[in-house]
Amino acid sequence: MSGSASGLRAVTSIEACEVRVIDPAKVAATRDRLPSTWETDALADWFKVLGDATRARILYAVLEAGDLCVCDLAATVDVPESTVSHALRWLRGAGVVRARRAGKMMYYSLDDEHVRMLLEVGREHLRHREQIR
Amino acid sequence: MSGSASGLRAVTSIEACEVRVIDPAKVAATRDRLPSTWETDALADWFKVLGDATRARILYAVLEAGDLCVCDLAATVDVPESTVSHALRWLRGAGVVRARRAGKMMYYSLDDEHVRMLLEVGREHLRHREQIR
DNA sequence: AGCTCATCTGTACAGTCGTGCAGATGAGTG
DNA sequence: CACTCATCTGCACGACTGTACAGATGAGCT
Repeated sequence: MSGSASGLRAVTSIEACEVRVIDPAKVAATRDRLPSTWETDALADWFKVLGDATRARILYAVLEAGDLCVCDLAATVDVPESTVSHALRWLRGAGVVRARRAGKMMYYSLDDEHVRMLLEVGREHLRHREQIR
Repeated sequence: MSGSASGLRAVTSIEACEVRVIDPAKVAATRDRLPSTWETDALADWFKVLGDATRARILYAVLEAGDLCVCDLAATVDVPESTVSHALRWLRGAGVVRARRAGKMMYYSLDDEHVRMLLEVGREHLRHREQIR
């Protein structure tokens, strides 16, 4: 499926910017199947949610506990409550956690099944890495 | 499984730092099941790989094409080759892509099945989000 | 050897991100 | 109403990150 890999170089026909290309057909085919720019931007922002140790710990905590208020969350992940609150704002904005009010307390839980998958794949990845060493 | 949710507050027995806790039993249980600090750090770093639009585009490109040299990659994701090269160093360091030399060119391909899963879950997530709107 | 070309790297700059403090909000309770 | 307490937020600082330019590296070719 890779097509002609001859030594000739070309220039992208689309777009004004001149970029050298080895296999124009493959590039064109891949560009077609590639998510759009705004889609990859959205995906990167979504993945970024997990790309911080504090947020990751918080997510694993709510994954395990199911339900946790802010101060218990702070005690669990061992971080000041203010930091937890900031992180939760991020997570809420990204639609990853759901907040439930109970009296004075706010209980947070996971609200994204795909993120749950990501967390589990991550854990599996870690186990896999440890086995190799 | 959540146990007593009475209004009393306590202080973490472990660690010197004083943190208010509502449900000490739940906190202790969750802490036990939580990945260690260095594990969550490693996981966050791993997820961070996907948390950048350029890297995400590169990964989706090699996922689709299977195999791509740097200049074709640059043309596919539409960024300067230097930027691609920098991003690839990241990805190589994280063990996410594999480099294969072919003459003057370097061909990059995905080298982490779990990352492949993440990319696919991401795509599915996007479709799911679009359905809702 | 010298030349070309694909890729890599050092450096510097701009922008973003995470964090903690101090104060604001808002729900319960008397 | 006033008071307490859990949580949220504005602000500012320090650290990190992505990017582009220019130059270095190294493989192939004559």
